[in-house]
Formats: sequence, structure tokens, C-alpha cells
Amino acid sequence: MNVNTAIQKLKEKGYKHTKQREQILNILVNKDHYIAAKEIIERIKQHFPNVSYDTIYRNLYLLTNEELLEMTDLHGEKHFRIMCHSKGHHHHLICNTCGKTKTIDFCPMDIVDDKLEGYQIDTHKFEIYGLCPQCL
Amino acid sequence: MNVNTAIQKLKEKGYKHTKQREQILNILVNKDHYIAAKEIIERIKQHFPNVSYDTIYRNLYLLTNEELLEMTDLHGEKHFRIMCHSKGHHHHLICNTCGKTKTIDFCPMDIVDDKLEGYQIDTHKFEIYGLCPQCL
DNA sequence: AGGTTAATCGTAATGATTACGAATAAGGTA
DNA sequence: TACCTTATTCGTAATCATTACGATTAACCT
Repeated sequence: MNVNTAIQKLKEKGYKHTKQREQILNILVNKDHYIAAKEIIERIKQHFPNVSYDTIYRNLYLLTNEELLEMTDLHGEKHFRIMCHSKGHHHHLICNTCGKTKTIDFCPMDIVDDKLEGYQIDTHKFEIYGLCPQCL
Repeated sequence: MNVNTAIQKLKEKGYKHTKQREQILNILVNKDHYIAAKEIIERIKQHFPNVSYDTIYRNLYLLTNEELLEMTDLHGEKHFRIMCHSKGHHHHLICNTCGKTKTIDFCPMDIVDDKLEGYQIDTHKFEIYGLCPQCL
């Protein structure tokens, strides 16, 4: 997934191509790390000093809804990374220090055989936290 | 786990027996639900109108550290429930509406066989979200 | 009953996120 | 190119859960 492809997908849905939105994608593309919203804001401000919180959060959520980004909560703050499409639905091992992710090649929902009758299952979350080789 | 047992455990560690702390336990004991900190505060205020946030959050974290409570983030807010000791380490199916939990009888970490060499694994999170029979 | 120390209260600060009206810019069309 | 429509941004303030801390109080030991 590169920036131009992402922008093309958005255009097909009627979303406009803005410099700020492109810059968010530029920051996240080609990275296998989760990055805090706060850090994304700082990085965007280097290019657009007057960018507003509204713009960044709105775009982060828009891109997440369009499945161009993945979002997760790490120690109470929202973090984002570019969607890795290669393997479809998947889970991550996430480095507590740098946010680097390693894809986990299985989903526990394929194995759960508890009696969940009577419940409606909507979503699930499975994440492993630790330290990556570089941060060790 | 009843309130007296919990208080006894705390006493052995040098923690004092306070009415506010006991009330927090009273609210959570015998419930298989996650309850938001906000709701716990409201309930405590019915008995102690002048209770401070400091007292409640400090106690919730203390009780969590002492493994008398379990804590999780649900839609960005901290929720707590009494620890269910019966099965040791376990995971939950959590109702999005009422916070009711159903214990899941397996842990995905027992099955992960991805090559995680080079990584140090600290913790993990596995939760299923949905609707319980009562809320359906 | 006195002394030590944990615990609470009262209140304010923090900090991430959300909200919104006015202004601007993107993209299509004539 | 000029115009028009609408999404998008900016500027700024509000919200809201959580955290912080000095002064006071209450638990508990002897």
C-alpha cells in the first residue's frame, strides 16, 4: 500500500486529495510501527505549523474507517499504523518501547470452542506486548 | 472472594481497613461485570458524598495491583471487576452494553507458535466483545 | 491515650480528545 | 479561466477522564 494508491481509493469514494491528508499517509507508510496520535501531530506540524487537532483526528479516523489504517489503544492513547493488507485479518506483537509490530499468523477466534451460545459476538482483540530485538 | 477475605489480605500487607475501600469492594463483589470507574464513583458518592477522585482511583489501582480486581479499557475508559480466581489466568467475553463477562477457557498464548525468537514477550490481551443473552 | 503513618479530602491541573462556526481549498463544469 | 458546490481546514475553546498534591483526618499499634 503506497500513498498514491490510498489517495486513489479515497478519490473513488468522493474524498478530496488534501496535502494534510497526504502528509499523514506519508508519515505512516512503509512503517511496521504503531505511532501515537500525539507524535503524528508533531510530525505534521513540521510541514503545516497551523494544522489543527480537528484535521488530524478527523483524518486518522476517516482513514481507519476506510481500512487504510489500523488503530489501537496503547497505555491509554490512540496509536495508528498503516494497514498491512497482505495477510488479511491478523493480530500483532507490539513493542512497548517503539511500537514496532510483528504480525501473528493466527487468530484465536478460529480455535475458541467455548460454549458461547446465547451470546452475539461482534469483535475481538488479541495483542501481545513485549520488546522487539532492537529495543532489547 | 468476599469482602472480608480481601480486607484480610490487605491487612496482612500493612494496608489499613477503611470504609471507602470496603465500599469499593462491596460494589464489585459477587458481580461478573466490568464497571466503569465513573459509575463506581457515583455509587460511592451515595455513601460518601465527599469522597474524592484521588481516593477512588488510588484504591482501584491498589486493589488491581494486589490482584483483587481486574482492570480493562473499554471504549477509552477504565473498567474494573472483582478478580475471578477460580480458573487462574483467563480471558473474557465482555458485553458491550452491560459489561457482563463470560470466562473463556483457553489462552491463545498456549497455542502461538509463530517464530517470536528475538522478542521478549511481557503481556498479552485477548478479549471478545459482543452482547450477552440479557442485552440481546 | 498517644504516636506513627496510611489514607482521605478538597481542589486544581493535566492532557488527550472532541466540537464547531467561519474561512478556505479541491475538483468538477461551463 | 471563472464559477460553483461541497468537502476540508483552521482557530480556538470545551469536554472529560484521570492525575496530582498539600493539608487534614482516621486506622491501628503499643
